[in-house]
Amino acid sequence: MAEKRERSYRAGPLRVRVTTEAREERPAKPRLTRERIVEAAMRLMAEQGYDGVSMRSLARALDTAPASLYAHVANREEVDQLVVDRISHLMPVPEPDPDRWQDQLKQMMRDALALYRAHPGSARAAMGVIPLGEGGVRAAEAMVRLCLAGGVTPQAAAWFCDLMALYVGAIAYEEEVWAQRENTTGAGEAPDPEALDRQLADHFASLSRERYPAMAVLAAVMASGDGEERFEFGIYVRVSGLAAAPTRSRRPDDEELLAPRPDEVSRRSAG
Amino acid sequence: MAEKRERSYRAGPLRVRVTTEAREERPAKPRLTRERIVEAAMRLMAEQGYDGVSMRSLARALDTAPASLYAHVANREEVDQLVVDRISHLMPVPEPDPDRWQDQLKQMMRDALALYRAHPGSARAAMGVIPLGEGGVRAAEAMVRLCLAGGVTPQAAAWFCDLMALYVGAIAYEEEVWAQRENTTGAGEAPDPEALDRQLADHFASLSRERYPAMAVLAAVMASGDGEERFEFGIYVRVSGLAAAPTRSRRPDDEELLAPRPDEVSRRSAG
DNA sequence: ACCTGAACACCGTTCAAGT
DNA sequence: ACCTGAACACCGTTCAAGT
Repeated sequence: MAEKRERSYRAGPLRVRVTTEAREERPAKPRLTRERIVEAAMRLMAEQGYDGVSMRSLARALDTAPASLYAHVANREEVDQLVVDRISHLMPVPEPDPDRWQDQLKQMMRDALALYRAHPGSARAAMGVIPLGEGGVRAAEAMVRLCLAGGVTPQAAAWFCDLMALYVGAIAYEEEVWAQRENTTGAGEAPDPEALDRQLADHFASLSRERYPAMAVLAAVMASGDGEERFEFGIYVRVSGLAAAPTRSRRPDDEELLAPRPDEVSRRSAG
Repeated sequence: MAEKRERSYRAGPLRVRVTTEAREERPAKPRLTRERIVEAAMRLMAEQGYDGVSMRSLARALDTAPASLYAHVANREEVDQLVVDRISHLMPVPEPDPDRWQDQLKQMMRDALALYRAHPGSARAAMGVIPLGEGGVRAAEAMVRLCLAGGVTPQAAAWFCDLMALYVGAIAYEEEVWAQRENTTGAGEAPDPEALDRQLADHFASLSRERYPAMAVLAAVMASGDGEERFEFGIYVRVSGLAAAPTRSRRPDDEELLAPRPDEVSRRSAG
């Protein structure tokens, strides 16, 4: 409970010397809203990571009781949902250019990973949440249209969209787990970020060369090459594989149904 | 605390009528070992899913106190690690056949998914655990050798191995989350497993056709096609993409270093 | 050497009661 | 209508004390 000043503050046409101090301890605390809850969740997550967000820490940050949150959100899962939806609004979507559809697909993947990285904890929140918010839908729409522009089957386009979201999410999640493990290492001990790498390298080096000849190669290779190259390889393999997949039939009605051009869209909406 | 019989049981050359009852309430309960802990964890996970396993439930199942477990395992994470290592031993590894390397890679992915499915909860346990146990290493060795047999760059082979593990793990994890959500639905209510599907379909149907023309396609497509086809598409795209990647140079020394044949291996180990 | 009870510092969620 | 205190049923982990 915050301590109250003697002269209570009142809104209205009351002449009050508004000092900075009076501002700080505004007695009428703002009403709880979904908006304020998701804002607090994002702030907490940015400061303390995914595990820093709980119904209780959220209530604390909002200076209320945990039970109060349940008047505005169904449960913990919905908080994650709201956070993910809000972040997904920041996802840039390209104007499809049929000549560059593969490059544009790749760029979307890079943008998605950058978005996860800019919001630490978001990958973990996104895991197990179906992004049905407007941001997610806009991104999915763009990806599918890029695929269709490249002559990809609608079925393949849908699956590819799903598969890419899974990949970027998994990479981002893995990065978060690693980053967290490094930070969790005893503060006074060895906060050395390469400790894990060395441990891994040692393990590979210790393997029997006779039984696992290829593992020596893996060890050497994993020492070189950073996350960026690995990610680029991942999207390269997928986009190449998609491009190699059987293309869809190009019957006119498919054309209209599956990849309407802007004029067709406006015609349809007008009719 | 279990109730004790009057005549206390003693090991040694004491004549005791060993009835089935006496067997049942053996007073000397078996010593705690890592082995017994991982067995109990797997049993609990099979019966109640991943969330059914906790240090406390594990202790309960082993008829001991939570603190006792810490004499044998470092923490909760190590329990997951041990479970994953044990399961990975069941992963079948093929004898590489250079003519069928792509098919063999695909089959390994199918086997891995089948293994996750056979052990519900294992995908979640594997998430955030680097499978350095013998089973994991054996599988990785086999995958890398398949890639090398196909003329793939060592770098690409290593990355591909990683990428595939990520994919199968993510798919299996997603399946677990879905399965769990279905089971969690109020028992008395609608345990209907298609409820989520319908909800999703409704959502897609509700989207503005003008703004998201491609989403209608996605909705139609997602209604058809089961998880198996989707998974097959995923491995098809990846293996095709890998096959399309630049192949490694075939200088003799590379040949020996990177893909030693059995006779070379034994020669090296002897020297 | 191994195990235990009790405690510490947390969770998500519910519900009767307050204003 | 909105918020709260208190409770319920859990977590992982530590540590002094017991045998």
